Amino acid sequence: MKTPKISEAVVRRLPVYLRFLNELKANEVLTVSSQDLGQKLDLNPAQIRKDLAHFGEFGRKGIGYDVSYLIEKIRAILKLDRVMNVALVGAGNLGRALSNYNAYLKDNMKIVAIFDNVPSKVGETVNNLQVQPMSELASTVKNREIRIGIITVPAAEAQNVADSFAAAGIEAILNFAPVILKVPSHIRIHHADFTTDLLSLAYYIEEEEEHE
Amino acid sequence: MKTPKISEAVVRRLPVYLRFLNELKANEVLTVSSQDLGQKLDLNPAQIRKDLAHFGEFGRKGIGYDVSYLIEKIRAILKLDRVMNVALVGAGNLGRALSNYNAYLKDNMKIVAIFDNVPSKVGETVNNLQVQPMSELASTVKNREIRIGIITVPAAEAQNVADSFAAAGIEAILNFAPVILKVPSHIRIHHADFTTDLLSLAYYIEEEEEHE
DNA sequence: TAGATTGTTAATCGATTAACAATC
DNA sequence: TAGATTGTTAATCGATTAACAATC
Repeated sequence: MKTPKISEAVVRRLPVYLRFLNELKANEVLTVSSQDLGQKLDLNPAQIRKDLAHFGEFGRKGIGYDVSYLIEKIRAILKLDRVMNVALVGAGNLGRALSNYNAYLKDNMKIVAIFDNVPSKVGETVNNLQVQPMSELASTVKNREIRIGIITVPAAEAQNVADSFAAAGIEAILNFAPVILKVPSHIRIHHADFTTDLLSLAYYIEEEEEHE
Repeated sequence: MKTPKISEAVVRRLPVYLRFLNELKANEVLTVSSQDLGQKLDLNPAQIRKDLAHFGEFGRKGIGYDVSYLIEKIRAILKLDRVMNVALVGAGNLGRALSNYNAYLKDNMKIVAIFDNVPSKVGETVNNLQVQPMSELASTVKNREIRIGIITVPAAEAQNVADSFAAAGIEAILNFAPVILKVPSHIRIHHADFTTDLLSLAYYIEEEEEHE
């Protein structure tokens, strides 16, 4: 309906705005300008105004943005104003780290099931959830109305998990395994690949002898 | 010397190429075309050729790229052909997950020290390393010639850690805490913020009633 | 009113893609 | 030679930034 065609870059900045706005609210700041936001987030103020203007007129000329109001708006845009159940596959270190991250809770993203196909891990308790075998994935996804899946298994198994998610009717996937996964085009997939971030970091380190 | 000015987007794709090339090599594939690469990695072949051409002529017309040769070249570009010591601060779940990730080892990125300022964690062993108190950061960074720092502490403490890294002479930082950190301009910082990825995911999920 | 700041249009900048001569 | 594929130039596309009228 009101989806003109928003670029991915814009959508990815919204959570960043949201996070900082929440911080402002916690500090009882009532109003914020694109200037302020830009300074704190290292972004151009015009860009911030433009990003927000894609979705409506949220600010007031001469004044700025009402913090609480803007939070509400961004949450609605990102569909964080409703509960969104999440399944996680891979109860290793990273999986545990994520499930303990209760930060999502206040944004209504909730990990409600954890799966692993390593027998020794099945039945273990992670963050109050019993690790389930992969054989229960499809039924659990359906019963618990899970719409988002997180993959934290080793690279070699990631495609299989993605396939299982797809078969179970998952609508969006966040993949932490260092592989590019193929999924049906109706499924949204984001690659959260920090090995890429880390490996690209060294490029920017100065040589001993050289100056750039 | 041979630094014309490469865009960040290009540098971030290099580790992706590298990873897949390593996979090809493991499967004893000798040669690969930009066509093949593009298909596997969901990228435009012209883009891949252009990315690589920034750094030299690595391919052969009519044939493609020699897998082993290209691996060597990319590793050299990313400075992964030498050992790069890494310090990690924050021995929580995520910190542990990262230090167990031995994937870096073959790329010569090595976590050689782990720090935390929570007393109960100091002295614990994580992946064969004893967790050290923050008070030892500066001296350890110097003695062990650590050049890269990873931050896996809660958001509220991340800026402090970044400041300590800066004071200790760290040259690049990978930050997992969900905050934008301010560091001196000579320090390279990457934000590996998966909460952003996760929160932006819901945006793309279809409404029940709507079609896009 | 004077100062501040939005929403938006226009200008700029940069990145991606297409196309093709060169050549293996 | 014919087919394949690079390296690179030119064309396109899209995103960022500047500028400013509108207005609180």
